[in-house]
Amino acid sequence: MRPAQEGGGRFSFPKEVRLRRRSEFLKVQERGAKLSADCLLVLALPNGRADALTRLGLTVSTKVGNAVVRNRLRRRLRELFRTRRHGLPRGLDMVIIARTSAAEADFGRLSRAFEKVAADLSKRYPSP
RNA sequence: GGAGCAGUCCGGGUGAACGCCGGCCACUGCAGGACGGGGUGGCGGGAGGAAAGUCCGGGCACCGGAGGGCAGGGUGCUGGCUAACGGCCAGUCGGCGUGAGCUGCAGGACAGUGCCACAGAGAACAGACCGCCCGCGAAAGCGGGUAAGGGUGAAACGGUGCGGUAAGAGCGCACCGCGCUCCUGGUGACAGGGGCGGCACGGCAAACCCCACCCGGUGCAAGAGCCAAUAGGGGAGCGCUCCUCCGCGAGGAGGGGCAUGGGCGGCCCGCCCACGUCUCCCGGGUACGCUCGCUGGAGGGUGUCGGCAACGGCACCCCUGGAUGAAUGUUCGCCACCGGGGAAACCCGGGGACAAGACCCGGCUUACAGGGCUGCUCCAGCA
Repeated sequence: MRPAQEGGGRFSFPKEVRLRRRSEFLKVQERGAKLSADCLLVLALPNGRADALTRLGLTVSTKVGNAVVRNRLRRRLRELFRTRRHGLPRGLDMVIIARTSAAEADFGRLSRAFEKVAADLSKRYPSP
């Protein structure tokens, strides 16, 4: 049995790269480094995992909009993470919190915000 | 053709690249009695008409278990449909519209209690302010009659007409209304007709209340399994009863005394358990874990039969969401479609309108860009 190629194919998005427990979210939110860009607020914390996977959690509260707006936002943010996760520092847990202004943002604006966060993260956690 | 009424349906399609969720099949190979878990590939699926609000009704699950009642809650014209409903269908009555049609918190006010402000002379076995008429008086005015007219009010003790009268008045008569009664039709709400009564019995029940019918509580974070018994440890259970009045009683009003306790929907009747029991919590004892519940169902379609219809019976066919920090997407094209410009070819812009399951159904209510179909009404025109 060969080991899973770390977290699936290059652009895949399997379950092991998502935060799925409340305790994981709380840990990042309490102790993580805080970065912001436009309508996004990002918290990041090295997770110390042996496989050095970088994982993602999303928080979009009801203040941002109704269920349709929130779903769309979550999917777009997840898509950005999916296509760019191999350019991010390794072994990080990150939680993206959407601000209210994210409701009106189109995909281009979200991309620019995400790129800025990715650049900041690379500076803060340079790859060895 | 114009204006309108009702019903019903849709609410994007398609291509490529990269992804997500669960299902089936094949190969591989971990483990190996089986179930099972991993990898690769293939096939075919993957939010709504309101999925929403969470306003009703059920299924299902647990709360120890039956009955009668009290309290509490709900519904409220009639008949039917349904698993059930506060829903639906068909009617009745009232209101609106020329009409197709629309609309209604539509039981009871001689069971009882209560309320009817302000204005007004007078407001519930009412009432004389102005006016009208008669009498007295020189006049001002005083006494009497009068509810037809004016004024107030949400409401003034029937309406119209004729007769009658000093002026008036159901005072008399006709019709209408109202009440009682009888007949006919209807399952019924009710309708039609005859007779009698001179008219008495104002409104509010979304005031208490009365009547009829219905209702236990909590919700899939229900609940079950992996997880199993026995013994032992610590903590908790908070009221009971008597007297007076109405009542079988619960209950309501007032007063007094004392500490067996608990369970059965809040209480009573009734029933049951018990001196170290009963129930619950903590804890030994690890879990916001995994599996099940979890999706084939009061399911959908077609035909046929019964029924005005809602709906029901029968036959055949179809079924491929089940997540859980929560899948059905992102990007780039093309086309429907919409707006603007143009004679046209075409060009520019938009192309998510409202809104996404969270145990599952039946309804109601609310939101909604744009569009299709069917039937009907009124008006105009042609023949």
